[in-house]
Amino acid sequence: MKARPYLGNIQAASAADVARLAGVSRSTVSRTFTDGASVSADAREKVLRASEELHYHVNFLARGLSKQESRPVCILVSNLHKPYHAQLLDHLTTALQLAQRISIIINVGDDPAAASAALEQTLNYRAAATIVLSGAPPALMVRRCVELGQRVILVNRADDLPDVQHISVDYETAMRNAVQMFLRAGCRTIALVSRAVRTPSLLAREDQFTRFLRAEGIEPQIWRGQSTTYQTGQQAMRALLAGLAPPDGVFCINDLMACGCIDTARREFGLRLPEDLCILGFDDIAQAAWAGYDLTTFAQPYAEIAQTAVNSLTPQSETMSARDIVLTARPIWRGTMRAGTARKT
Amino acid sequence: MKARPYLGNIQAASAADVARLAGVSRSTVSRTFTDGASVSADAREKVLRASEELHYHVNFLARGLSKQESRPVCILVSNLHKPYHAQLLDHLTTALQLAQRISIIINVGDDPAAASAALEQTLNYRAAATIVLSGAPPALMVRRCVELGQRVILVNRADDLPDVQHISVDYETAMRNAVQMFLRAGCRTIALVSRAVRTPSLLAREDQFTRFLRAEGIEPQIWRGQSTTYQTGQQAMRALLAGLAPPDGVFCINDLMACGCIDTARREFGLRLPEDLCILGFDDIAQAAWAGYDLTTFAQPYAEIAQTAVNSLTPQSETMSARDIVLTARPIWRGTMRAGTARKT
DNA sequence: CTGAAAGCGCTTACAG
DNA sequence: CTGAAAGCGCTTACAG
Repeated sequence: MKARPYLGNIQAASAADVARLAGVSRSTVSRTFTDGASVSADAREKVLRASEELHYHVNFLARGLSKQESRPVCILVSNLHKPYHAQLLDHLTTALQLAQRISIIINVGDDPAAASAALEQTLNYRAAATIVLSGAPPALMVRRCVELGQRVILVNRADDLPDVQHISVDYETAMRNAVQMFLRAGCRTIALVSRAVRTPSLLAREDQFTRFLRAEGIEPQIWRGQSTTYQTGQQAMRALLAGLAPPDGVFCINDLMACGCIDTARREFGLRLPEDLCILGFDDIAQAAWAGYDLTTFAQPYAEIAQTAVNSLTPQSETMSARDIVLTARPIWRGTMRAGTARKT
Repeated sequence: MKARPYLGNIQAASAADVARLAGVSRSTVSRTFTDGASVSADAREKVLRASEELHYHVNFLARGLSKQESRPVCILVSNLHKPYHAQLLDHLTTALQLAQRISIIINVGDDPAAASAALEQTLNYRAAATIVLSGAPPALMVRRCVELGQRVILVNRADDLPDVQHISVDYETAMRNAVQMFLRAGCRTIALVSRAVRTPSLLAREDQFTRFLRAEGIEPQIWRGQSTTYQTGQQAMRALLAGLAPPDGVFCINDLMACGCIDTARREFGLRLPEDLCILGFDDIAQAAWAGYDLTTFAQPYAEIAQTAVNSLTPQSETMSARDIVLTARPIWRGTMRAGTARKT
């Protein structure tokens, strides 16, 4: 290993360099690295040898430009530090990786304006598709991108846009199920913990849940916070438990808030779960399985979402009009919900 | 909003299209979108108008090719679902975003071979730099990339490679501090919970901790698991607490394991924290602040790491030889450690 | 200030 | 199977 005199001054070898050294044309070099090649074994051998020597790496940017086909996929994400988002992105990037796709990730935060700008930026990269995991980019901006020819895949956003692939979860079935779980557990005073600013998917959960609950003659107490964090969950529980009608069942719109609810119910109010209070979450983040929470919840189909997104990138699905995919969120029974009489799987 | 007849068939407008419509040369179009332009107000106006009409977006791939300068930054990450990694990536991508950089993220998992392949792939994108957040890519592979002219920034990896920018944490000071915390708390039987496969940064924490502890005449009990997960933390606590010399102080190499330790110590062994047992973690993940854990730990300087990484991307720092940056991890006092007599901040 | 021309690194019909 | 040539979309000296 000899020391290098300069740092970063090395010019990467180009196909032309390789051609020169191998004594062939640049076309032949290019063919050697193209899958459906037609190169003689001899030529290929020479090219490979020269490439090795020069450490040649095909410049994918140039290839993309020339092939008029772009490989990268843009992913718009926000709140990456939160378990649900991180987990989803983890699945998605590994699936993309397996499919030989590169992921350009754009962290848009919660601000709609910034998110719009980021979405627009996407166009500059001529990505194969833009996958939107965040609720932040406004529907109008998404529509604009689509109109400009950008392929868009929306994950867990209930807005219904034309020419967009929607991957979402069947909240109706899940919420019908959720209501039954509370009823079988014997809960009669039920609260819903949600957020004031409602993204489409939160909205869907909330609406479906209250709808099914009302159908059973129960009016839920609805508490809405500023965010969907652990701390907000704690606030919710304090308000609810100190209120006029302390609930015996609480549905949290996401697991993160449910964790806050659990800790507060136990530690600040001395409640036993599920004896005194049943709590149900949504997402099945890693923490839900921790012994300190053992939260009964619904599992986001993380792997299927990722797989579906990757599948809809293939050329064949390009021709058929975007078909919406609805995945199901399965209940995960753990310790914060009394099983009741006729538990349904 | 008129409906579009086709999906995805739209050809994005090129500078040539804009030039045609605006009645100027492609050079002028290009200049209009270049920062140090020299275009007449009149020409610029025409170009802008035409661009608007055609929804022109500069093709950054082509620009990069032409400018011989690449904007994207590659980030090699693994275990994205774990809080530490997610949090770091969150900070990094937002900082990059602010600096007008695009992040190509490659999720490499734990397999060194796959990680090597991914690192090599990086070269195909002629990225401005590759930021390695994962312990997976072997040092040799990193060195190879550097030798091929790729700029590499290593985060929290203690291996010392030439011509590489290292951003790391001062584990020595932190661990000296950690040992003092245990001593002041009155702990005398101290265990260290770590992992069998040791990445450089874990190794550094482990070595420094045991070194300082031995200097105080205490030999730590070392327990090593297969991973650094919550579940492994649980295993550790079971083994340690059921062992011959149950510790009264446990240092966990990361917070995730510490959370598992806490739940098991409390729920399975009925221990009170910090009265019966002191637990110290490292990373300061979000969960450490949750009421159910309230874990005393050391905070990774997430924001500083991100900022430093972004700063070292600027052209001026390109000329000076890579200078290693060492950041400090501050102790975060919470409830799992007895404060003792002379608490030191 | 502006346009014609060459070049960035690659791919792909088109002839041979 | 192979090479010369044109083209992908952009930038940037070079003349004017």
